[in-house]
Amino acid sequence: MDTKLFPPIDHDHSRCEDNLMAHAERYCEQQGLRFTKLRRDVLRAVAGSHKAIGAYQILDNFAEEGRKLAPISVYRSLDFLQEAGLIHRLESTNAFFACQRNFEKGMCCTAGEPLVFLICDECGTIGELEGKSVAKAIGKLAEESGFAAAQAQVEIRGVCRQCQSQ
Amino acid sequence: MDTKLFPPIDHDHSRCEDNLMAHAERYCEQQGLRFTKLRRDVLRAVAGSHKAIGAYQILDNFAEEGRKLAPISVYRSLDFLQEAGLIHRLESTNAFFACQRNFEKGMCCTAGEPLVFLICDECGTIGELEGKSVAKAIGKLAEESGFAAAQAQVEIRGVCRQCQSQ
DNA sequence: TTGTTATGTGAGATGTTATAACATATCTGA
DNA sequence: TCAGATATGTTATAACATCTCACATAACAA
Repeated sequence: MDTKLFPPIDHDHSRCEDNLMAHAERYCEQQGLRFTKLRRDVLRAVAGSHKAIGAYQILDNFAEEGRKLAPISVYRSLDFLQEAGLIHRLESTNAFFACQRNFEKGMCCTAGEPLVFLICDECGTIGELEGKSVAKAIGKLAEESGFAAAQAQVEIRGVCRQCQSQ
Repeated sequence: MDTKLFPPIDHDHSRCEDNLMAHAERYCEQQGLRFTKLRRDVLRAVAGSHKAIGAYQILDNFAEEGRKLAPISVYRSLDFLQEAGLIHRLESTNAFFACQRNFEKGMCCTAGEPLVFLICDECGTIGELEGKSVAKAIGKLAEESGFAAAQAQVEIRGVCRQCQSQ
């Protein structure tokens, strides 16, 4: 079992955040992407927890620090980060969370990899998995229907192990 | 291959619609659900095609007929219809489409059945399938992570057979 | 350096999707 | 026919997302 999938609630999250930011830094450098201050700050906001955060919540966070931004500014950065594979967007809640797999694997998960997101309805934490078996099943189903599948994002709601034992 | 999954573009859709409405009528009757005029009209709007339609598009349709409704009225009906299993909501586009499987099977697909939606990016048509194999793969993945999966809706984007051959 | 082009950001308005809160109407069954 | 439950109407607002236009900055070639 992957114990890193749902980190303990009381874990030292600053390390997650630092690792993630460092990875983003390296990755953008290496890919020739411009990791500007705004994008950095937006990523930091998203990476602030293992939960998903809404665009307007990010705006509010900035506003509390006295930084007034227009929604579009945040959205542009979110788009950039998503395209770079540094964050993901939950379609079921229109919210964003940081990809935790990148820096662990030293790569980026944009490359059409089938992803499965486990969303804990109790604590809000998002677990992220490669879903090869799921993708295979999806592929088979689509093929049987003559459907040319291009993309699928699987979002599973439920309760994580920790919340179950409470 | 299921040929009913993506009906020909030029099929006689009024029959689909009539069948679907008749089924809804029977089903609500049988379940003791109040199939009011508003709910009927909203369902008819949703059932008007095999594509997904937005709540505000439904509102606009009504407005064109001189019927001014508040958004909440439409949403309430949509909630009712969704709960009854007569329509589904696409999370990836926040739009609604009618369940075509109900009247064919003489039942209703609310009962926790894992569903897979195939969304054609060309023509917008939605195909709906039982996804037992997909659900199984998802279940296994979740179990391995100690995650108690409650619900998953799989939305697959791609191109349907007809649009491929054009 | 300067000019050119591409890219990023700021600001305001607007569009789109969804719900809250409360009042009124309608249905259902004792 | 009255009470309670359910459905609808009305108004306001929350939450999410994009458009447009202006300006700033980076990258790069002349």
